[in-house]
Amino acid sequence: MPKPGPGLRLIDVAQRAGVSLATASRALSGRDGVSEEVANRVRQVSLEMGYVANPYARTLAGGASSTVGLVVHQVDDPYFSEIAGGVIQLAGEQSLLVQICHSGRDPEQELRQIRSLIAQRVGIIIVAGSGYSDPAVESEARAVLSGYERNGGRLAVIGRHSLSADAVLPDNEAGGRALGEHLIGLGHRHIAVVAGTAALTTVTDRMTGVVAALRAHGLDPEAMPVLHTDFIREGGRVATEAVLRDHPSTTAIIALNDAMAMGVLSSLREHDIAVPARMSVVGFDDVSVAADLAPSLTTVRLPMYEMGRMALDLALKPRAARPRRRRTGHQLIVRDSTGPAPTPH
Amino acid sequence: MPKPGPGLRLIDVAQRAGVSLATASRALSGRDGVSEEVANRVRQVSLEMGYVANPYARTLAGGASSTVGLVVHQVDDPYFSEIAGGVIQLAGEQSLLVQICHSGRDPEQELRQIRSLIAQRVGIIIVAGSGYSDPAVESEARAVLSGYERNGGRLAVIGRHSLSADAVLPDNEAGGRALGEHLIGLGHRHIAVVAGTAALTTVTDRMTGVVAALRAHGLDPEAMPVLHTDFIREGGRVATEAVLRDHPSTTAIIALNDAMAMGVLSSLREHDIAVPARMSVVGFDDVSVAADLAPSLTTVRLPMYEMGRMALDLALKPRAARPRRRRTGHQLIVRDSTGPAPTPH
DNA sequence: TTAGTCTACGCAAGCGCTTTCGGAAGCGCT
DNA sequence: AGCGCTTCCGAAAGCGCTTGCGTAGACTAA
Repeated sequence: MPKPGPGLRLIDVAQRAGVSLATASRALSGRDGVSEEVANRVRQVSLEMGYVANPYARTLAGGASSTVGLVVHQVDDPYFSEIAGGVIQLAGEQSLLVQICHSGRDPEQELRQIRSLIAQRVGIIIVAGSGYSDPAVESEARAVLSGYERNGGRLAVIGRHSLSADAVLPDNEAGGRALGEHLIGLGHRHIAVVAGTAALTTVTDRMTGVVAALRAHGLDPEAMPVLHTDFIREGGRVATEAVLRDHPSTTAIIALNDAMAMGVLSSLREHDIAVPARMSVVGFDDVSVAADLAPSLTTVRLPMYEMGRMALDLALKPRAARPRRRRTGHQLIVRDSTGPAPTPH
Repeated sequence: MPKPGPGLRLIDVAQRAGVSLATASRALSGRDGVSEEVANRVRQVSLEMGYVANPYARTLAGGASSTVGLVVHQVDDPYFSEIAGGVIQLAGEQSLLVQICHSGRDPEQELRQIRSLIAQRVGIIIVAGSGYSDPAVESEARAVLSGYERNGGRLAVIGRHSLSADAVLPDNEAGGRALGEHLIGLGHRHIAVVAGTAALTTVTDRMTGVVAALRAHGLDPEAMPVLHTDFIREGGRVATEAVLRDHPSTTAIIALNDAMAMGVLSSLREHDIAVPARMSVVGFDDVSVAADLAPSLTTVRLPMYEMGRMALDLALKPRAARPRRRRTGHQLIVRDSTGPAPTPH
């Protein structure tokens, strides 16, 4: 393992500016107790010499850790990469560094990563990804994180209301309802839901919305096929096979995220089932490629990039007494993957 | 800025194990000079107490910095998110942390980010993204990075041969040639290239391949329209407009990455130009959605995820005397966006 | 036994910074 | 002048760790 290179030390700057180490430190960190004149001189010299404080020393000496830890399921999933993009962008503007790690959709690994970030003494932690309804792991995570906050750590979560922390929450339920309404409005009566992992709160919330839409229109949610597979593209493919096999009367498929919707489309294409002529398909998230799919995907747009920024912004602001929740808007984007229900001839 | 929470110290572990601080340190870091028995006891106690060394103290005291800095254009670009995924995954396996930052396709900002990573004393830096042929910035970057290496920092670059560092290099030229051959084989004689930013070595390399293919078949590269726009989706749209306007005889468009190809497809769709019946389109990279586009995209596959892993792996291995270069394979993936050239009736 | 190795461990000196504390000026007031 | 007060700055004590050095003890060799 390489060592970090040597570098200019504060004492070098101090000597060059003709002041003591302590004064230089105060001048650069903006503490008062230094005359304007001296402070300016020190800042000037430091700039000229290209001095940058050693963050290890600074943090060790009780200073601030300026790195933010970001936990995502997987950064090469467009949903998370857009969130990460937002976080990194805002962090860059604030001269913060972002440490990113994968939870790999595994609650235990997520907990492990969080623990590791805490051990690394990062000052801010952002957890993205829905909560797991695994009570044991979830309550352990809650304990670890609240301990972290008690010690002065800052925390924000994205899309997870199961933690009592500052949170950015997309309105999954309303989004699910909008999708349901849209399809029902097009005359669909046999709707299947490709739901993904049952244990994710994101999934259950979106489901709740879909169910509410059915109820509101006098349809029986109990009769609706709900397929629980992986919350990724492949899960959509597997679920589609099941739908075609076991529920042939289905005329519309709701995938609870775009990744699965892509799997659904790909599977339908293989079966030569025309979308939307014979089958309507909707997704959720509106990842950036949704508009370029074949056919372009009707979906609910979530402002992922903005959500990333909001989460970091929330964590940066002084903490409030009670956890703050910022709800994001959502927007039904109708494209070419949905159409009127085919009339049974 | 929050402070990192307090934590278990090594001295706590040492006392509990009945040894000195120094012995505990040696035991945990696997140094010899400690009896097997004592070492095991210390490790045992440390594990029980859940001790994790304070990385700031460790690094400050001359230990290893276990974080790797990753510079990408933008993490919410699929090409880079897949590379990042590979780096993060391997880093996770090795218990390394990844600090990620955006260069935003701007050489100056990239240099700034690299400087910042160096100032942060990260032990490993991975720079992804093609080089800029801006001689001033590039040579400054070279200087900064070689200084970093001289001080013991580890460096690996992805897709950039302009730096004399360990590098993972996709064979852009051969890939470009494969695309050219493919289209020529289909009978296309009027091929336009949507090239993206002219200053990127990635672009010039891929161009070189395309030109070579034309030459090999007796076609005149000089006659081929080459559009230089931004290396992103929008650039593809802009360039397509220009092609349609200024080069109406064009029957095939080579976009030098998939992002631009998506822009091309979207623009053609708006103009109701059938792909591939009236126009063939190819991309480069094979980002994961390429197969789901409308129509699915013929492209050259680069193993981005693997490239990320390789780069970190390279940086982790002891440095060789001369910079090592690992070439990655490439593979032409023929899909539905290419077909025979339309016969002028 | 005595001298000469080793081995296994503890002491203590830093790494570069922040921060507490105390001292030296400079000020206005009596 | 003398007093207290404020303002500005330097000395020095850590933060938690690694590591060079010294030493006690166990061993071998004469």
